[in-house]
Amino acid sequence: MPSTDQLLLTTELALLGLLSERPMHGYDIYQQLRQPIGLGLVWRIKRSQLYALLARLEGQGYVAVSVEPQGGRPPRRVLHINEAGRSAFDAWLTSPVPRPRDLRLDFLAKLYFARREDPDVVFQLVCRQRARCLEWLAEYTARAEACQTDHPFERLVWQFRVSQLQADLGWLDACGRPDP
Amino acid sequence: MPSTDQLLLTTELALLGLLSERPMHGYDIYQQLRQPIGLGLVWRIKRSQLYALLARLEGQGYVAVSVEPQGGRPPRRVLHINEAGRSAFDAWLTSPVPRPRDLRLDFLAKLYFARREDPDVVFQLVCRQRARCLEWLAEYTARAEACQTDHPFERLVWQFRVSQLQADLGWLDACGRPDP
DNA sequence: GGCCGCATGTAATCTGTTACATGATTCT
DNA sequence: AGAATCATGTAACAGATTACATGCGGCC
Repeated sequence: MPSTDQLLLTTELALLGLLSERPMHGYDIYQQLRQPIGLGLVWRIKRSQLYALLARLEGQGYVAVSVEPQGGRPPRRVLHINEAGRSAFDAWLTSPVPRPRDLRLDFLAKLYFARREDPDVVFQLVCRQRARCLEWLAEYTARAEACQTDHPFERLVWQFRVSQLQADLGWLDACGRPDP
Repeated sequence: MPSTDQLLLTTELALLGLLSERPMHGYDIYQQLRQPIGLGLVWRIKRSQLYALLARLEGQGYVAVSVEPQGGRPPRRVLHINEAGRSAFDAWLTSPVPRPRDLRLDFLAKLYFARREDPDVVFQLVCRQRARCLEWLAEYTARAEACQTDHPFERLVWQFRVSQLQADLGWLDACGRPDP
């Protein structure tokens, strides 16, 4: 179990997601994320930060390590997700993102993993996120309308956020449908 | 003139924008940004960072300082924008943001200042940004279409970006029109 | 001989947040 | 009496980027 109650970052949870598919060592993960497909299309990470985050996950007890000597080069430190890691990841996976701005990275990352798991998981994730987006949309629409003509800039700002959310909602619908 | 050639951050340029309207001291700026209207609706900043950024602007020679003793409390350090500051701000103001993600903060900030200056400045800014968005849209649309049915996730990602840009473009059109 | 790939990291720096510090005045 | 406002900052920390460090093996 984790040695501290500190919250995990999205970046760390995404790493747990990769490790939940199969054990990997740091360079392995780096190689996978460097390609502009899959998760690497959404989320980039530098080598140095990657190793730092993996060390943290290890220190907080979300992953176990097995060392594979290589001969000549540094030994591979293969990371295996454990129970604590898997349950932290599961809780994160189907929870909607808390702010509209997080759709761009966090939600796309969740979607990536959800699609690897099960159509049901995708459905639940999209459903919940959709509901959240509708709440935001209602609030922002009200705020845009509340801006009389004497607050034109504020109105534009709220309209911007409204139109973003409308686009998000339309796209979420496409997400929920099975692949053509 | 600036003592170094270091680039200014958006945050610093926005501060220069506020100072281009009238000289202000730090706390004054803080009060203005705390309210959820105008620039404060788009961009928030903590007091400590505000003072740090202002010190940097001063150190790099974009603003001059006049001290107003207050009696009892610390003297007000009133900041006046100078030629270098004004020209840095002007260059920033009408240049489009370099990435779609920057529309949310940077572009809205530019729009705020452009509207205070002149309808012409707004027109130029919106025009240029629109052109840039159309370029992105073309590229992203091509990428979405290039994803065959064997890359469904990648396709969803590009479709997400496309729908965001379509929303941005629709909103930009509303921006360019004169206030009702 | 020189560069790329593998495999690990550390150190320095930058932007930004949180918390701390001071001290008079005004409001509740 | 205690809290909020005015007005300035410093110090510590967190997340991320950039640069540095090591060392073997294979390719051109």
